[in-house]
Amino acid sequence: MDSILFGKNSEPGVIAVYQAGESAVKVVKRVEGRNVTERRKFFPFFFLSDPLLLRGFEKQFWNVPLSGENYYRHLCIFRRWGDMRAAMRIVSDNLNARKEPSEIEYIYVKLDPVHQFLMQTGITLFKEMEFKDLRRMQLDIETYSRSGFSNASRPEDRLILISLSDSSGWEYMIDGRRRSEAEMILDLVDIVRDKDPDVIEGHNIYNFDFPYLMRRCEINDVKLRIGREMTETRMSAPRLSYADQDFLNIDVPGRHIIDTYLLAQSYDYSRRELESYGLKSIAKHFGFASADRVYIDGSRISETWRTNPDLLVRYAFDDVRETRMVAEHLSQTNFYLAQMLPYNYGQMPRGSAAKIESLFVREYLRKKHSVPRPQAGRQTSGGYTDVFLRGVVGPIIHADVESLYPSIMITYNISPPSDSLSVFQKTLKHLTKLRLSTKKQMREETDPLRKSMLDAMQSSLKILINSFYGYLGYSRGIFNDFAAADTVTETGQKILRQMIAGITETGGALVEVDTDGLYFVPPTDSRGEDAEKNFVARLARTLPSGINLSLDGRYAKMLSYKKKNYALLGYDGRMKIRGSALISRSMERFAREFIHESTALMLRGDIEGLHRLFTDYSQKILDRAIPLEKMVRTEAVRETADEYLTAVAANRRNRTATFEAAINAGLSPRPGDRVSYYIVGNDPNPRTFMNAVLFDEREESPQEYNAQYYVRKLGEYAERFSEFFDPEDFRKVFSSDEGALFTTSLDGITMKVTEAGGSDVKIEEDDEE
DNA sequence: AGCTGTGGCAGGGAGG
DNA sequence: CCTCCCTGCCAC
Repeated sequence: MDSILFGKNSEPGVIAVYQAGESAVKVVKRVEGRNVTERRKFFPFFFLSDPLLLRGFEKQFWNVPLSGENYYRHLCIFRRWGDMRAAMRIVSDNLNARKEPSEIEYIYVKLDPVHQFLMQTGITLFKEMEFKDLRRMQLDIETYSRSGFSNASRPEDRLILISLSDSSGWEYMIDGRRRSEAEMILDLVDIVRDKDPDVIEGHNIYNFDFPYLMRRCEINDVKLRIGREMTETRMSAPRLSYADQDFLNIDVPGRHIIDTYLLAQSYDYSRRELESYGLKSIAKHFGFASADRVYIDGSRISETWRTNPDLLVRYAFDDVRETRMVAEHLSQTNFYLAQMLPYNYGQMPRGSAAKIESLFVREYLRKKHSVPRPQAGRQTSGGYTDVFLRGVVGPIIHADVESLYPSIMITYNISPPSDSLSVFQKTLKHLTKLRLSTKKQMREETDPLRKSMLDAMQSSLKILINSFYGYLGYSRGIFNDFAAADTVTETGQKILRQMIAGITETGGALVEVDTDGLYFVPPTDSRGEDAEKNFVARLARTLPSGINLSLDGRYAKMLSYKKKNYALLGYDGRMKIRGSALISRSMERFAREFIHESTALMLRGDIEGLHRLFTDYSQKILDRAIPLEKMVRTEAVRETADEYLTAVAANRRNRTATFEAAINAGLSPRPGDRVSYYIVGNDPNPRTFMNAVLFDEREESPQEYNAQYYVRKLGEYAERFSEFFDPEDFRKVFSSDEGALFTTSLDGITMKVTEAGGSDVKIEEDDEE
């Protein structure tokens, strides 16, 4: 089984071909910024599993005479794994059918082999290498502009600093005070060639640094030859789409480009703990920002360059240092994935289905077995979610099943029937075993460097293991199986219901359940840490073997609002808030803070405080005492402005405040862009799309926000809590004292707990801990 | 060009 | 008012 992960035949994305007759192939080339299609002679193929056999031939791949030795040696490297898969299917179908070479189809090659070979070489080098031995270089550019933000196409908006550092601690600044722009770029080329890094890291390097550099190269008529073997950097029009955003595809042959911005996004995808994906914010979050770090607002870079260039130099050094630390922290997982999977390290942040499918296909390739086609259809079931109690309750136990779906697939032997080599189950079991042993090793390891390596490896494996279920329901997966996906979720539902029954029977009170975990109030005779552990252990024993229930957390109080929306108060006084209705990045900051603070007060039963808080916020909004940036709503758009306008014109879509605010301000947002706007005027119920103004922190004298509208919004946010009180009590708590002669009396007001059905209930509580 | 899944909440516009 | 539908964000 090891061969599936680390075997000799695991070289990535490469099929070397034996030529077998002549055919023509379309080659798409980029000429003067446009795609030009050419026809070239090419050859149908068989495969050869080891690309190293082709070393030394790379310069001969093209225009090889069809004679002698070379007749059989041609390399066909695929730009996308999808092409490899298509090739693989054709090859194996033809092998099985014993077709004659002349009948075999051909596929397209999009890049020249030398370039691609260098791209691939890096992977080979990384085999059995440790992260700490990589030569990593960090790059960051600063640019000058007379007006606000710079534009790479304007000749006067030039490069002023290129800061560089590498993993050995070396740092260097190419300073635009002494060099022309062309000289700066040539310096950069020299340094990169001299340092010869395996990896180039930067923050937002795909969308900013590289496109900018490339444009300046064009303007100055120099080449960015920073690839190995003096090759040029390429920026191709086809975009790599990731996390709802489009990216230019940038190739530096022989080196890998790592963008810490993308790493941060994929890190945060499941965790949701980063405030923003800006380098400074991420560095602070991980504790990488040094005490004397220089901060300069993006809009003041040019000004600082004029008035205090040395400060900007310090700032630029700080940027590369932080990039280095962030990359080191977030990139190791991908590095070790690159050793297990047939993907290039630099392009590892991609979908997880593609990752495991590559394992399956590689094994089929190795066994020379043909691969199936995807099944058409849809998965029909998912996880079971329910709320039993609403309000503030406690104490709370959170029990959950460890890796529910992978456990179900292993325990009940669920796999797609189309997988005739049983690779699905074998790989899943193997990875699970490997992860457990890696975790064990990690726990026993004392050397911090090795420990962090083992941690990165086990989290790489976790990513793969968790993808197996999703893959079954993936419409484009070649081994997909919707019935199997349904079996997994339905079995999960059954297990969850079984646990619910177990808890109810023993006198516990369920609050909320979701897919693989339960929040409940333990019975009165099972309170306190040990008793609660025992309670969960007893419950766990009622489950099928292979399904492991564990105590995930204990909490003093829980505020249960709706499905997937709740807050927890730990015994250490820390609070966790979950759910889009209570915490969401699009929500105005004032609203997030209001909900956060009022949730804390409700968890502690502080009714007076709740009333003061509401009164305070109402007054501050009316007085415009809350800064404008806290009234701003921020949403990411998923289409371009043109697509939006077309859809609106065709009545396929309604107008939205987000797009209107951006378009009115002269912007044309692209997918993934976050747009911040606020509402103006004095109508408490305005048509938002007609009253939204783009928020720009650089604006000198922005319009005032619509206080009436935001007071109404405050009321709507408070309304979420109305079910936690009797109606008249709710009105007293969430009313402003303004204009009243006396402060409202809140004596005797308590919060109530309701059953999901509607009736009030009383939970027995105690004051342990 | 490449893309793992379902379930759930809220806000807002359109149209009855 | 209400319902329908779409979008965006989130839990698991």
